[in-house]
Amino acid sequence: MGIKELARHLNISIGTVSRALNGHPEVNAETRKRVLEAAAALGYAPDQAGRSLRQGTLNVVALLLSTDLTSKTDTMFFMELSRGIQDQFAEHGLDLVIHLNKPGLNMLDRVKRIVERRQADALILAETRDDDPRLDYLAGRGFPFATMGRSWSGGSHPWMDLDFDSAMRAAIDRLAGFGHRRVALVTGDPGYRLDSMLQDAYRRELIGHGLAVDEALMIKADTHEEGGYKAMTDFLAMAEPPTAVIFPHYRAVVGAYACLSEAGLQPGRDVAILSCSADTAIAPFMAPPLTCFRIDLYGLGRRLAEALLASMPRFAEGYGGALVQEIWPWELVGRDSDGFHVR
Amino acid sequence: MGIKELARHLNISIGTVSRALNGHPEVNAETRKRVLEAAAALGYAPDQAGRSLRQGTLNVVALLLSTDLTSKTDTMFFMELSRGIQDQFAEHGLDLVIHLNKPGLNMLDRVKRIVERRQADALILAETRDDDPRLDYLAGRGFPFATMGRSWSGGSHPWMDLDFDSAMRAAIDRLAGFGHRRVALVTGDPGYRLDSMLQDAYRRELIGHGLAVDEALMIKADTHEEGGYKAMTDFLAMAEPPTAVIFPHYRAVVGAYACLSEAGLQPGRDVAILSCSADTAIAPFMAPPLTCFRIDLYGLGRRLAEALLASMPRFAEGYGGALVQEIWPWELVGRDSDGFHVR
DNA sequence: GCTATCGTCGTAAACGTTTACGGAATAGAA
DNA sequence: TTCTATTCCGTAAACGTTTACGACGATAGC
Repeated sequence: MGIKELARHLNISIGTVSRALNGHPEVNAETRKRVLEAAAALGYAPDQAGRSLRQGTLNVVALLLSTDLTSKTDTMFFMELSRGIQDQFAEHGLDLVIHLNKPGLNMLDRVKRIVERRQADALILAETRDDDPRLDYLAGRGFPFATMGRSWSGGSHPWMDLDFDSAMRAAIDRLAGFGHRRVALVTGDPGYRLDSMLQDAYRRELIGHGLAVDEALMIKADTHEEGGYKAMTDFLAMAEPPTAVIFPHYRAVVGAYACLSEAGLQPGRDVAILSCSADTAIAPFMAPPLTCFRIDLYGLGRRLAEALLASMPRFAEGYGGALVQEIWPWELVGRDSDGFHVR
Repeated sequence: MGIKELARHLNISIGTVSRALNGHPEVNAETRKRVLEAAAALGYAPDQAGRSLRQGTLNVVALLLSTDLTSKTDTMFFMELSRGIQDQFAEHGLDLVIHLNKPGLNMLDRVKRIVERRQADALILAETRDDDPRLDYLAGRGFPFATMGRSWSGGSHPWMDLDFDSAMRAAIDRLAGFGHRRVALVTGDPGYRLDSMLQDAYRRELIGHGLAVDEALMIKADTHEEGGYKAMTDFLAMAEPPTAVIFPHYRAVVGAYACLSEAGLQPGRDVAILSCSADTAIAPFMAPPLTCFRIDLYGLGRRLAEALLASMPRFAEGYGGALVQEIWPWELVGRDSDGFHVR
């Protein structure tokens, strides 16, 4: 069932068959029809290995996720994102493959392996740290890649990011409007650009709204349920607890809700809870429904793929070839978890 | 940096270099050392395309997930599973790639494409329906594959599944012990083997415990939050609502909790809620904490990979070569969502 | 000293595809 | 008719790797 057999079956040379299948112009319309029909009838499809060996391309883009990420953050986020990415690539015959990286393994080694063994034509990284050596490595080798979330330097590679600045502004705007003056923030490891940006924006917006910045109200915690639970416990133990808490990572909110529930307190009545994370399927079903931010993750994924395509020589012309770096806005979805007035 | 360049750099033939790298015995120890050192120094890694073209193998196993699945069920489940699968395969130099299938596309076509283009050496399917043509296709072509969840016929391919029978027994045992006599069940589409099995086990166990089977208490719903919400709403509207509800799909529980909360009712006090799903990170943080079942998903993933490896000619000898089909037991994790006595 | 064996390595053929190149047939122009 | 341009197609090389085969020298057995 190789191209040779198909050619022999048609009494045509393999060169012509290949040209017919790949849509080259220098082939008779009648011949092309015959070839296509025979290929469909015999279930022929070109072998990936042979093709990629010849033309040095694999038609595969790899998405790197660490299991650390998937165990501590919202997996749905990446599923939706991946769906968008994949659909966009599919339009160009590219497949998306997801590599799950175990936490112990060096992420740089994994990237090196993919590049050196030519396991993918391009790469998408989902989390970048401030001192991430993978970016330098990839840029140095001229390997096409894009990232979800910008890195510290901004960099000269394509990326998509979310507008945490305006989200934080909207969040604090809203909370201040309700009369809150002690607004807390629970972030993850500020080694990640994301959490660092959040902290900066938080400080800036507090000041902008004439509120005091109390460093004790900024807690760093794990971004899952347990972390949120602990953070909330710490807040409640304070002499003067915050009246509102912002959780950028929604899974931490679940822990915070549990903590409050155990203390006989109710989110949205005793403490305002607001999440700067993507609106999840769970959010409207929490008790009370969680105020958070909405974003079109599927569309974001597609756009991220477009940005990467634009940086790949093969596809650049179809996409203008310019460097694409975009910051996507959020849409605040007000619900009941923070909808009350202080005093 | 191909093998040719590496060979030229060492003044050795490429044949010897290849043998040295692949651990063939007929190469001098000293030469092998030189080759390995040079390869590491020059950052050489064999090209995947060339290798797989020659030996007809890709060292890639594909896992097929539908986005339908990921949007309606627990994504964490598959992340954990995938992690185990990947780790097991990694020990043999195999990579796991995850294919996200859009709901519109025919899953069979996707499978055909992967097989015909030789995009993977083996396949793992995560959801099989009763009339699933993919199984016949793969079996007919002799393509190695395994499934998570058994299909109707059982089949002669390797699979892992969960012991829903014993889970249902434990669940109804527990609820009956608390005095419940009207126990409801909310499943997904019984076209899936899983949901069908659940319904069967449910009927059987009710009868086994001397409880009446009321078909009105068996509701089919979407397996996400919205579905659970609707199902619970229907129950509450009944003349004689159930005193306990079993939700095999945990995301539906979130919806049910919300429904109860809005009705001023509390799970674990007014209605017993029990989930036959895997224990999730959220479960202990719900209010009240959810009773469900625990399972070692990572280990299950590893074992599923082992089962597949055992069916692949290349690896069969290392795994005994026998057909592996296993049903894994659950461990009941009793929490507060159902911990009350009726009357 | 001749042959057989062994350890080591080089040579070259394959794997399935794409594509540069050239050739044959046809059509159009003179 | 002859020359040229065009259309279509066949031939063969190339991609990077693995491996069957043979060759070479050294060692051992006789």
